[in-house]
Amino acid sequence: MARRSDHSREEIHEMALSAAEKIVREQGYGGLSARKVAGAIGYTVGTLYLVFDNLDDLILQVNSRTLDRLHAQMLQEQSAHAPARERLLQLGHSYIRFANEDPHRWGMIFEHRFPPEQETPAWFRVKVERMFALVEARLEPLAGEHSANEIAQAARALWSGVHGICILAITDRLDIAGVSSVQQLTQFLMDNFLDGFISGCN
Amino acid sequence: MARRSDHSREEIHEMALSAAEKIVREQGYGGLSARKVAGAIGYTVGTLYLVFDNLDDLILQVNSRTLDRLHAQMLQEQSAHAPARERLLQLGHSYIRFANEDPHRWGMIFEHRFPPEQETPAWFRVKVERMFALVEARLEPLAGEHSANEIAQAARALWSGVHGICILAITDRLDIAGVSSVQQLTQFLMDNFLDGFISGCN
DNA sequence: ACCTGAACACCGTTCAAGT
DNA sequence: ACCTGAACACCGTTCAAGT
Repeated sequence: MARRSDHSREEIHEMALSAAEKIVREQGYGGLSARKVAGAIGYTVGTLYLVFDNLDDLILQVNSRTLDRLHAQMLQEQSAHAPARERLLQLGHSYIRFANEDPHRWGMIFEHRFPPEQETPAWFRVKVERMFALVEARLEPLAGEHSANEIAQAARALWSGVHGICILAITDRLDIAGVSSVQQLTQFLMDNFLDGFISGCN
Repeated sequence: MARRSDHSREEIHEMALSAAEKIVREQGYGGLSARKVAGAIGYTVGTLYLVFDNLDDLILQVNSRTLDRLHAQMLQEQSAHAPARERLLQLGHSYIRFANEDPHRWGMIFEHRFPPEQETPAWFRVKVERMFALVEARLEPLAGEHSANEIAQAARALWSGVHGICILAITDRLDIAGVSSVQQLTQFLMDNFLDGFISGCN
């Protein structure tokens, strides 16, 4: 058998990514397999390897789209005329809401390990950087005398904190229940950190 | 074939856990398999299932031992007569050092997902709680007027932050290099958070 | 009683062979 | 040129059969 040409290469590519996203949403990272993706789009496993290098490549491209959606949502949910401090909090809340709406897809960004021989692709780093940049931009008007380097550090420290709360809550390692408690804890972290960072307490 | 009785059940149990720890240290969570563990201790796969419920059970027991070692190390590296704030920083540094010395074994604690039908075992929660308790104890003498509930929140927020930095650094998502930068970022987070939390800036 | 080895239902990846 | 299907080397888990 062979030669169907029902779909172009680009169509198969897109169908596979969508199917993979659905599987991850429903069954998590561990539930994803090349055979399942192929089955879901009505092709054989071999076909996937005409369109992707391998399963890692497919996962990377799913993660890329997830990072794009996350970034877009964080941007969109910013109320333009709110004070900088409130907008910073909104970023945290957006991040947590996103993670909570699709925990598996969000989680795969961080669960997936790049094969040790090859390092993290540059474009992937850029997409992560882009998120820190969002935080830095909101931090800047609040930072007073702090240097650009200190602002960059603050963005990384603060965002690692938000991420840490998020991942521990979602994997059920924190002893708190419900999304609102997570939002509350995030606000608590950000409030205290910002109080320390902004005013010259130190 | 069969009937060797070279080792008692307990010995096989211990040998399997040790072998698993070695495999995880060298090849990571993804490199662990029942067949590899069995091969490493000179038994067949089937034998493992006389001693463990399944691979999840084995992983859980490895993680349990890792949590014990982590807790012991954090306790041990506390200098008893240092001021509370310094001891709090030491906890963070211990945590990061531990993660950095054996990233795969530390990482498996958080990468492993419990099967969705059964919830997190109670004894596992206890071991995680125990770590937060360590942080709370150091936080208490610094907390002034804060309520016990606020101290508990602060411990969770702060430790999530340390954990977040740790996991992003180890999986190469932060754009910083080397352990000392990670320690520096942790100190930066803790300093600012504590300044905000302790003094009545807010 | 203790352990094996083969079986079952799954993997990722490759590639000769079909249309 | 496009896609298949079978193959290879792996999985976790079970269990009849051997000593």
